[in-house]
This record gives sequence, C-alpha cells and structure tokens, in this order.
Amino acid sequence: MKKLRRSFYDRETTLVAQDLLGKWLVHQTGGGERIGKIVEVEAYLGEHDLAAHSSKGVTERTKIMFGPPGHAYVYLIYGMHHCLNVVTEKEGNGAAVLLRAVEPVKNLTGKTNGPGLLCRAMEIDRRLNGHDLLSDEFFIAQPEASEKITIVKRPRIGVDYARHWAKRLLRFYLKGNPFVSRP
DNA sequence: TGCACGATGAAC
DNA sequence: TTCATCGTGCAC
Repeated sequence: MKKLRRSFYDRETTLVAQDLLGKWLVHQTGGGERIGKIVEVEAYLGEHDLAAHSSKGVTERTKIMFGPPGHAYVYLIYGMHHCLNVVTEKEGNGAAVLLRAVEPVKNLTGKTNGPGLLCRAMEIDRRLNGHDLLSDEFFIAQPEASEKITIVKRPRIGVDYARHWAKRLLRFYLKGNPFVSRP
C-alpha cells in the first residue's frame, strides 16, 4: 500500500477523478483502521463550473476548495449527511473530486454506496475539513495489486440546477461494480 | 438578522 | 414522492 503523493492531485481534475477509481481510502480511527476502495467519483472543475460550490467564489465554506491540492474538503449537506471531496489542481483553481461510493475493504459496517453513506461508514465528518491527505491517519493509497478496470462516464447526480453543466459526463465509476450508488 | 435551499438517504 | 434538518450565502 503506497500513499499517493501531492503531484497525483496536482493535475487536471478529470484525470485525477478517473485515476482515483480503484484506489484505497484509509482512515485510522478509534475503532481501528478503516479502508474502502473508491468505486465512484464526480469531478467539479472550478469557479466556472456552475455545479461546483466554488462557482460562488472564495467564501468561508469554499476556501478549502481553492486551497492547495491533496487536502480534504468535507461539508454537511441537507443538515445531516457529510460529503468528502479531495482538492485538485493548483491552489486558486477551486477544483475537487467528490467521492460518491466505496467498496468495503477493512473495518467498514453499513452501506457505502453514496457520498453520505461512505462518510458515515468511514467515520468522516467536518472535523476533517481541510485535513492534509498526505497525513498518516487519513490518506489515499495505491493498493499492492491493481486489476484491469473499465470506467463508465455519466452525468453528475443532483446538479440539475447547473444548466448545461449538468449534462457533462463528469461522473465516473467502475463498470459492473455492485457498490456504485446509481449504476 | 432572517431565510431559502441544497453535490442525500430513507420511508411511504 | 415526500420529508428530515442545519450550515451557508445573500438579501434586506
């Protein structure tokens, strides 16, 4: 298991998003080491992307998205669910990748096929907002053995308000994987 | 200072 | 299809 370096995240967001598929999300908690294989993601391209939170510019909430790559952007949605993103590209770009589903690898209980569900299973909440993903207790790694994968591209979920941006194929998932939120 | 509205999930 | 539930951004 090899931790991803800063340079992995400091690339064009659609590339980072697709390369995150199959990687392991690792979180050291009081309940033990929790690991999930990333099987579904969405790319949010920056300030010009009307579906992205960063389209509102730099605010108290979005400043993490505009920060340096390789950090976690965690926010509360609908007053009850947490969503985890990883910041990508150069500081100031406001781009990130939303992790939407993981396949249980170690110490995960309950469903993991949705952005809120994976955060609950991985014990991720707002306390991890802004956390460096090159840390030892919360990071993403390349597993020892990686299989050959086929990537499916679909429109993003729940962003109909973003007009033409809602039609872009910026949601990526592993073909045939049973842990994807909406195949 | 108040208020409309979610990058959702679960129940009906 | 409806609803729970609250932080954020922006109008006033």
